[in-house]
Amino acid sequence: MSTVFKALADPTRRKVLELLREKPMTAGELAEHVVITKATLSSHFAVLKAASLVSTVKEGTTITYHLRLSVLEEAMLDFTRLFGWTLSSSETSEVTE
Amino acid sequence: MSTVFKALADPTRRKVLELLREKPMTAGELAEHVVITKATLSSHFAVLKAASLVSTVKEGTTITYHLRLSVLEEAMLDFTRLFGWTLSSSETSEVTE
DNA sequence: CTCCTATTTCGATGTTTTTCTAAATATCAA
DNA sequence: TTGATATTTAGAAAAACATCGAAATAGGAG
Repeated sequence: MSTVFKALADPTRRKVLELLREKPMTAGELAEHVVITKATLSSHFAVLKAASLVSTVKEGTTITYHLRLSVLEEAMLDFTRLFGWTLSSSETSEVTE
Repeated sequence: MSTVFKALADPTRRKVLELLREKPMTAGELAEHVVITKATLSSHFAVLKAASLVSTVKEGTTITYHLRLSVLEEAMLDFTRLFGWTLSSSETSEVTE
């Protein structure tokens, strides 16, 4: 849980997660949306990966990042429960993966 | 939002918030529940205060910490909304403050 | 094989965080 | 005022983080 919150503590990383919410994207595509070097972004990816918030798929020369929505949701669920809150997904339909 | 998540990234700080959820407590009382020095705990308080997650009330020689539930809830609300989730409070009754 | 593109790793540097002990501050009681 | 208690601040050292430019790795094209 600490690793998830630590990952969420950085604006760039939150932005990456938001972008990935729309669709999986390559490191290069993601880089076009932020104002830091690719090297720096790459280390942010490592933090997100350490928190299991994203997964990667290598396709030839590119690496595509996928959001692990369930991991994020689980962490939020666990935490919000501690405070007597209820978290519900509006769009629960893709169990296809 | 970053300050809130940063505050939540530490287990000791999350524990403090959970304890305060039950009732306001003094620094000394909180210290009885964790295994670090009071000085260290005090700096954790500073982080929580910087995130506006707690407020303090001085009563003579003691300082009582109060959870600012609304601030925490607001941050969670803002964040979870980004992912299409809905957060609802089961116990919403204290608007007294 | 050589070159180009995509991405990560390396090495350096500066900042922030965590934690401790010791000292300072403030309040209350005698 | 002196002493005891509650809490924070100061100062220091170690670890973690953020960031960059440059170099390394790996695939595909020619």
